Amino acid sequence: MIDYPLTIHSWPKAILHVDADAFFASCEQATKPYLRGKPVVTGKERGIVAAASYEAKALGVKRGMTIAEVKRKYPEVVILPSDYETYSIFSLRMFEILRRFSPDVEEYSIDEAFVDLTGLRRLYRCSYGEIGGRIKETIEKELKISVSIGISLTKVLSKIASKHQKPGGLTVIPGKEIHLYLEELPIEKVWGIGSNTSALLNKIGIKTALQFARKSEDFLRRYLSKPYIEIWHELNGRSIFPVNTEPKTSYKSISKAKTFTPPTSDEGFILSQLSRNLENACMKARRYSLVAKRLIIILTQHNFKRVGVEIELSRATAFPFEILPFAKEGFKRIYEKDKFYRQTCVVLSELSSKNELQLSLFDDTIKIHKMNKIYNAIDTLSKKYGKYTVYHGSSHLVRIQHEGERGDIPERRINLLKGETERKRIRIPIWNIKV
DNA sequence: TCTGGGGTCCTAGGACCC
DNA sequence: TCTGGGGTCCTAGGACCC
Repeated sequence: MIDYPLTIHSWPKAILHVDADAFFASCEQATKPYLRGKPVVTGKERGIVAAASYEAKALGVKRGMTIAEVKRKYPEVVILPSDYETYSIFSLRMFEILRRFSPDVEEYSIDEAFVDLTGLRRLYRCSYGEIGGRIKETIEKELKISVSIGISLTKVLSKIASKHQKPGGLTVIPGKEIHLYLEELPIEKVWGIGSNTSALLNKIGIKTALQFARKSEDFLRRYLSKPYIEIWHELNGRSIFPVNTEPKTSYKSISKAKTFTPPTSDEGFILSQLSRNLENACMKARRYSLVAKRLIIILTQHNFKRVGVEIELSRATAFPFEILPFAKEGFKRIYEKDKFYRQTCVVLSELSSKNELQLSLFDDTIKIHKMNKIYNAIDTLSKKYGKYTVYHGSSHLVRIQHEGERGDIPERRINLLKGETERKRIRIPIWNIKV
């Protein structure tokens, strides 16, 4: 049997999880008071509901529903485009409030955070639950959004606690009561256990989180790998996952994808979409002072079959100008004329910090310095005047098409493609182009 | 829930070396 | 030439998250 090394924190911890309720919609209601109490939905720009306020949920609106359907069934719903800039500000302010209570805050996602409260009872002269209550009040008062809070011994348990009552809940799960919360909880609701693992566990008779937690470690190791053993410990109140305080400063990979409807076979258009993805990915890389040594291009066909190509770049870079020839070469290898495509995706990987970048003897240093200057200027202009003030000629078709688009897709075209759609998942063949 | 966009971690198996 | 043991690195694929 394999022995996985695990770090179990020896003292009992108090971990708090905050989860903002219907975050995007709540931010809209907070900034636009006339929307309070009304059904609100965001995601207009994509045509799919990204977030629905509780008033909208009460009507029957669900995440992922098409905007057209919402309009038809619930004409009273207010539909807004997602405004990530504003949501990010709310997010930062929420994290700032949390840091007033504890220095150990993990910014888990735009609307979620973990806070390590261990040891703070003495400082605040109250229970962990009461600290949670104060945090909740502060956020709701200052930001005018509601949050749900869970507190327990581990991250996995605190997630279960915050989900237990939504919206506006505050749930504390002490060690002695863990079983009460796991008893009725389907195993697939546990953080880190997805549909595949749930299906496997169901086959061996494990349906609830409690059944899982009560199994012996040896038994579980016969079926599952390390991450699940860690979850098992966490469900039993033994903290394995630390609250990670480090702010996100770097990436392992950066990807940009774009889906277009209806699918098209227009080579020029697809290539310019790709070019735009590349520009966006590079812009993000430059923002983090990163350079990529590897480029992956993936095209998704109308039937969701994906075809990809992986390319080693001759030099680590974040300049589209340098990468574009490789991208075009890769594209040529995977693009088939008679096929329809619905998405292009660009991934930059093997990222390293630009500052550590060594120029090789053969690199044209003057040219590189020039490019540096040009892209610095582009980044400045984008910041000042908007994202696509300056862009590569190769992305130009996107712009034209974009302006030509007027929302509705011709119905005939959709029907034409519907019949051909198959839901098979196919492996992505990857070839290497070594340069 | 039928597929939007952006990430991370883990594992098995092959290649290669001593 | 075959066989054995052990280590490291890399890659593709799987699974999961918001």
